[in-house]
Amino acid sequence: MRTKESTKPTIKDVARQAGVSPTTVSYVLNNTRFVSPATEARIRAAIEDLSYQPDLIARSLRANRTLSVGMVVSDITNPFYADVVRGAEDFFSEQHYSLILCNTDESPENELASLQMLRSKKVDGLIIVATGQNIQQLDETSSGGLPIVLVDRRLPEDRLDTVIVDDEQGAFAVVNHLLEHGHTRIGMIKPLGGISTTDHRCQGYEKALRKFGLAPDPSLMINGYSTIKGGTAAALALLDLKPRPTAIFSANNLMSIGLYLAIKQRGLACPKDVAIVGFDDMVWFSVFSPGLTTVYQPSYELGKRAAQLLCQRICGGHTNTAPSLVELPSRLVIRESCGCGSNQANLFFS
Amino acid sequence: MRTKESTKPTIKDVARQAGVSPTTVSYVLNNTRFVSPATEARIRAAIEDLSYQPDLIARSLRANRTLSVGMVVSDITNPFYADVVRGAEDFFSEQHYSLILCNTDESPENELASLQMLRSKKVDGLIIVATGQNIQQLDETSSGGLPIVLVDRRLPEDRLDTVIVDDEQGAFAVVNHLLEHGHTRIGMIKPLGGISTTDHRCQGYEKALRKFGLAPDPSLMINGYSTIKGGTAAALALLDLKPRPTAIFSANNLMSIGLYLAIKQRGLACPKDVAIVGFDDMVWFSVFSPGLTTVYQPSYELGKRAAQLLCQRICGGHTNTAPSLVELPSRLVIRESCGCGSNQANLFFS
DNA sequence: CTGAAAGCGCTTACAG
DNA sequence: CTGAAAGCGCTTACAG
Repeated sequence: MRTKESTKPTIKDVARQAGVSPTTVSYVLNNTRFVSPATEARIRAAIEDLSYQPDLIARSLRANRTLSVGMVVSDITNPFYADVVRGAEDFFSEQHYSLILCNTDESPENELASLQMLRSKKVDGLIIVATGQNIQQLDETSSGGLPIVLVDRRLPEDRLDTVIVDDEQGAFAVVNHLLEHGHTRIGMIKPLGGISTTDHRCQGYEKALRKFGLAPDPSLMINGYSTIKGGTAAALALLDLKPRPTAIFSANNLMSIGLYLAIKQRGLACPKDVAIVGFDDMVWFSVFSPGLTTVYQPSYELGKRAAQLLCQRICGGHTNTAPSLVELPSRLVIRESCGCGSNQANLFFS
Repeated sequence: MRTKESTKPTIKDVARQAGVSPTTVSYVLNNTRFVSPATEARIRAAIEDLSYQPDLIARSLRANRTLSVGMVVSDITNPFYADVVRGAEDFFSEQHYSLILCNTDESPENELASLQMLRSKKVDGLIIVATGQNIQQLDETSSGGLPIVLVDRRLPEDRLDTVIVDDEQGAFAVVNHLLEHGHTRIGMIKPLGGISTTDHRCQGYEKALRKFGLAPDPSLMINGYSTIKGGTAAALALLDLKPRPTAIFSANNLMSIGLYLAIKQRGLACPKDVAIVGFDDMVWFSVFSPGLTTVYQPSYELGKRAAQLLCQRICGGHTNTAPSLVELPSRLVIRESCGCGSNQANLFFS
């Protein structure tokens, strides 16, 4: 039974209808000082009656917080980042924060533009998969009072809160597994651009090789775009080497798919002609033929933890605490692409 | 060389430093009336010098638009929706709009909460994959002046702008293809809850059957959650029928993955024991074994078109135009799971 | 060619 | 137990 249909009711309308001041309405809205039960009841009735919804923009301007956070990833289309975003979103929606999503496509310019936009929109905090090319701006933003949490990738000196996965350990485990199968000529395909995840996975790869007395061979480590196509291109380069590597480690989820396509394209058999392992797991990797042996990373958890950390910075007293570095454990997932159980690997489908 | 480090500069600070009024600063900021080159230069210098960034919250309150839009999907973790979101985001970021992302998990309560939040945050528009359970609220919101574009799913009577895919035609084509292989006992697994996509895909399935003189058999149509697990459960029910269907149509991308897992679990061979086809394509479906024959939908384009439509409603004169219904074409993608080329289907991997 | 002033819808010291 | 008033940082008629 609303009185004025034309325009959205404001706090004044509620106040008038309840016969009180906007001040008091505000206090019951925010539950921020005692109001007599009788007036509170009248106010709530008026709110209900007018279907009043507070204007969060006005509130933000006045209260200097927006209940919005920025979420900057390279590409939401990459299932890994979709999981990370979902983990963050689930946490924040519980806290009544909303998420502004930005994709950078790994472009520092896009990243900077997103950063500026988010600052202008006065988000209360920011979670970012950093390209690594705007470190100074990130630092300035953070010391300017906007909490930032890095997720998935570290930045030099760890001056910001960071949530990552134990990339080196994960890569070590999966390459070690390949080595235990007896491989000695193991190629690696990996994203270009010095991001921490790639660096650490390389270190894990090299560490595993050295454990087996092998020297890392630069000609066996091929860079490419971290896309399916990039993976195919890098993999083809590796597959066309003479002699061909007997195994390949793909350090990126989309590149792993490209690796499968490259093997198919060259008419090779996996794991017979070339064994492969990946990094990052996706449910459907088990449906691939052969199933991909890979490193599971807790992607959803990554986003959730980042969100928790950010929330502490925003709300909590963690204002002057030193930045935390949270490292989540990865886990080796053994399927058939490495050569395990390869005799029955393809019995299911004929 | 900024003068005050402590607090963010406002338009007043810029005005003072340039020796003009805030009014004039605002006009050059928005490029909205002529300002003499000399003063404009002084103002721009001041902006630069102070690294002034306008407060978009204040601007929103005053100008009554936020340059934000809401994007409500069931689950960003589903690659189909990730594509849709990306299509929308790409378009909007060009227009300097930002996207607030919400996941509903198909829950009407979550959807309603998102809707209210987005209204309170005064988004300029809204793209939504509707659950179908909040039709009235959506209508009211729209007639209350907030433009809404439905994507992926229609609502009865098409009272809102809608961008969809030709689900019926797509399903018809893929089931028709199965029928041409000679199958007469074709099961279907599909999401529960009367959403338009599922309804139309069922119609396409039934239409194809009837074209071949077959009567749709309700016991061959199994509902499930539109998840991988849901797909597995529904598929197992179908595979355990006696006699077993010789082919299965999965009407949902995640359920298709579940279908593969169910076939594997029962130790059956595809397409020999049971042929399968899906709806919605993902690049990695080609890496599955056998590759999934399915219906490609232009998911990215879906999001992009929805964004365009919304933008027209927001900015353009399309205020009182009748709602448009955009139907994008799907496309049959033939791989091996239907039985095509099955003799060489698994030569690649051994 | 430019400015003074009102006001967007809230919150929050201050006061009683 | 409640209110009057200032003010968050902008934009935009109105005026000259």
